[in-house]
Amino acid sequence: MHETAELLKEHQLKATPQRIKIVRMLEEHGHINIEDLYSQMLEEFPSVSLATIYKNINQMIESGLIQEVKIPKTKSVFELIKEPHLHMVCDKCGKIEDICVGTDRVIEEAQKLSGYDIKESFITLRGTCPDCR
Amino acid sequence: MHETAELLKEHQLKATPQRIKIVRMLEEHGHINIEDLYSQMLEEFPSVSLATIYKNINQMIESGLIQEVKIPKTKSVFELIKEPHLHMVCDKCGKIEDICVGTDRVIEEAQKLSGYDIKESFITLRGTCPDCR
DNA sequence: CTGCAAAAGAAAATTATTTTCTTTTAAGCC
DNA sequence: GGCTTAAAAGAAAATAATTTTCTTTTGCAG
Repeated sequence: MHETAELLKEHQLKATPQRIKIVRMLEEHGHINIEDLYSQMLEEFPSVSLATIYKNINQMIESGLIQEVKIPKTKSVFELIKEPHLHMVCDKCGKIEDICVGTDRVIEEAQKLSGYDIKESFITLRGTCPDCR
Repeated sequence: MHETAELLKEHQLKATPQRIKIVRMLEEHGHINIEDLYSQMLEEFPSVSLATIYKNINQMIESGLIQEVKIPKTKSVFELIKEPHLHMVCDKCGKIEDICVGTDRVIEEAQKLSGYDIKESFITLRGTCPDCR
């Protein structure tokens, strides 16, 4: 039935209404920060606690369902984990977009130069989006 | 004389002993977080205030002398601004290294795909360094 | 339908960062 | 070199962000 509930259970998390709402918001917005998560949550669950948001976000991170995206000069946002991608941040409207572009070459090049065994990449590019130009 | 003092003055910042020490630490370590900055500062200036660290770091960021590097799953570090580069973070020892590798192609590719006018890039790669393998 | 481990909510505690206010000091000027 | 002053330092309080604790509620396995 509820596919969101299934997703939570696959990650060993009880499918509570609050958690389902969080996942739905992440699915809908792609990226969302704690503040927005909380204020949107309040609309549907007027007595939700901020501690619930934090606790759930942390559990979802631990379970590998979501990840935190730290953005220079701005608040962190959270997103469902999916295939590797990079983040475009618009310096005018603040919009964040995912771009699936081959980062393989940078990683390969960096691997060669540094001798590191690279496991994860976090790439954020800041600029002005087409709508704001 | 003091080249560090000159650097501060070029950025319209009074060359106080505390600021000189901060810049020296950044030059020496490359990357350093608030906590380490504070504890090392205490050795030389036993009565330094944490507020002084924060205020100076913020002023140095505003003046374009340094920048904050936000790292997934870890505390932010600060570094002197220099030519574009990427950050390698070792998941074993926590060491952070700069790599000057051509990120131009990712940026170009992303620019083409997204239509953004890209101004800055923040690239962090996580993996295991040669020493920890 | 029942029992219980886990989650929610409320409030307090902790940690991180900023602000305020008073004292001290770097640096331009004579 | 001493004087002036705007800016910085330091101390403490204030604010913001996040976590913890504790009690009540609830999802879900049996």
